Amino acid sequence: MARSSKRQDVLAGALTVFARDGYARASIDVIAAEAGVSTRTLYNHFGDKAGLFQAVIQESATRVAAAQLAIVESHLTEITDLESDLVAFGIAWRTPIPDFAEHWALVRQVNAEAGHIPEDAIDAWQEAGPLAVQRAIADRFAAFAADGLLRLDDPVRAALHFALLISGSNLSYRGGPKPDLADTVTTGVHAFLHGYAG
Amino acid sequence: MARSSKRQDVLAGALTVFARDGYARASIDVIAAEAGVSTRTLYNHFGDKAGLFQAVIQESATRVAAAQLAIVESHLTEITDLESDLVAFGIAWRTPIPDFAEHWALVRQVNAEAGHIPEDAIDAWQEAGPLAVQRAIADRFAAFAADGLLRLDDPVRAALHFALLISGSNLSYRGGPKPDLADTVTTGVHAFLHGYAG
DNA sequence: GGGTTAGTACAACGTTCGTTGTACTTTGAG
DNA sequence: CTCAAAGTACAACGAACGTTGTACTAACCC
Repeated sequence: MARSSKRQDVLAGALTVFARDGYARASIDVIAAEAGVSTRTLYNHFGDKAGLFQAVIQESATRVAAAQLAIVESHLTEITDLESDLVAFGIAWRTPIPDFAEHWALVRQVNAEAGHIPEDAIDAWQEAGPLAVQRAIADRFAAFAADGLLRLDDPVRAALHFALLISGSNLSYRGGPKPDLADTVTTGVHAFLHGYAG
Repeated sequence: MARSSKRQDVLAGALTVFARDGYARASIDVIAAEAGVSTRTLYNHFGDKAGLFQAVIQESATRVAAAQLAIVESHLTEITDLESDLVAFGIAWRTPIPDFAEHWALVRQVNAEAGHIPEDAIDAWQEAGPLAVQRAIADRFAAFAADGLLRLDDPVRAALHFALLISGSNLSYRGGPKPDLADTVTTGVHAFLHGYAG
């Protein structure tokens, strides 16, 4: 087994366990077992549980952000019909890459645990993840506005509104029948472009 | 000290501690101290930690939902100018009633912990809280649509979109400089009504 | 091939926590 | 006032957990 891969193994196992159980519930022994690693190497790499957690959220955020930036790049550069292109973008955006499900569960853990995470770590995490993606979308929207495709004052806020509208949000991470993705995105994009005024 | 108030004391203390620390971190002894109650009476009332948690989220959800339903009632019945009335509603909606800050922190805990809470409890919580409020807003929106004030196919989805747009959402529960509430609501309502199409 | 480096297995520690039992005290209704 | 119901103080338990030290083994570089 290659030595340098152990670190990645630990990060992957810790992501799984932290995302599922949260910081407090997650036990070092379970993480080590999930990663196929002894607890001692885990401590040798990351110092303690808090250090491991911060490394995990940072790594997961940058990895997912990179994937999302690629989707922005590939879907929001050449525009033929804005509405259908936004729908295609939204669907690509929200299509659940299976490995990323754990990331979103981890995001919920971070949201809940924010008061127990050092501020530096939260800031770095936001910068590497959500804020970077939000800025990328905002840049594209600003370009669309310059071309007269959109009418907006604050591109960052517009990007936030777009992300919210296609998120569908509520409690869908529970089992149950998941709402139709295409429906959620199509109606979200429609609301984003045209609003509900009568 | 009135006997029947002990139960409410426990619920209030448990809300504070669960909201701040999360289920796993929260300890029974700390909750009992916060409530000014012995651990034994806590167990006598709620059985065990899980039972207490479910009672707390249910009570908090119904209490906040009642307050929100009152705001819907008082702001969305008589409409003079839809946009300004929606702004006023959004501001009243989002104005942080101080006691309710703990509730929203608890919501984040529930979102993170959903996999470790029995499905019945989650369902009951959703029904007593978010879904009831969402339906109330949807009913008002449907009435507005009947009057030609709004143009929509699915009132429930429109209510969700409205709630998302005025939520401002991102990580504002952290300290730092909180974004201007009036700004967030005004722009959110504008996007909700008119969209961003150029 | 030898030696440094990284990884493992394992025991041990101190602490924290949920939970229960028990004997005692307070409270409130009749 | 009386007495049953509710609350308290306190000790005790078993289990789980984070963390460290240590002696041993496997992997890699020259």
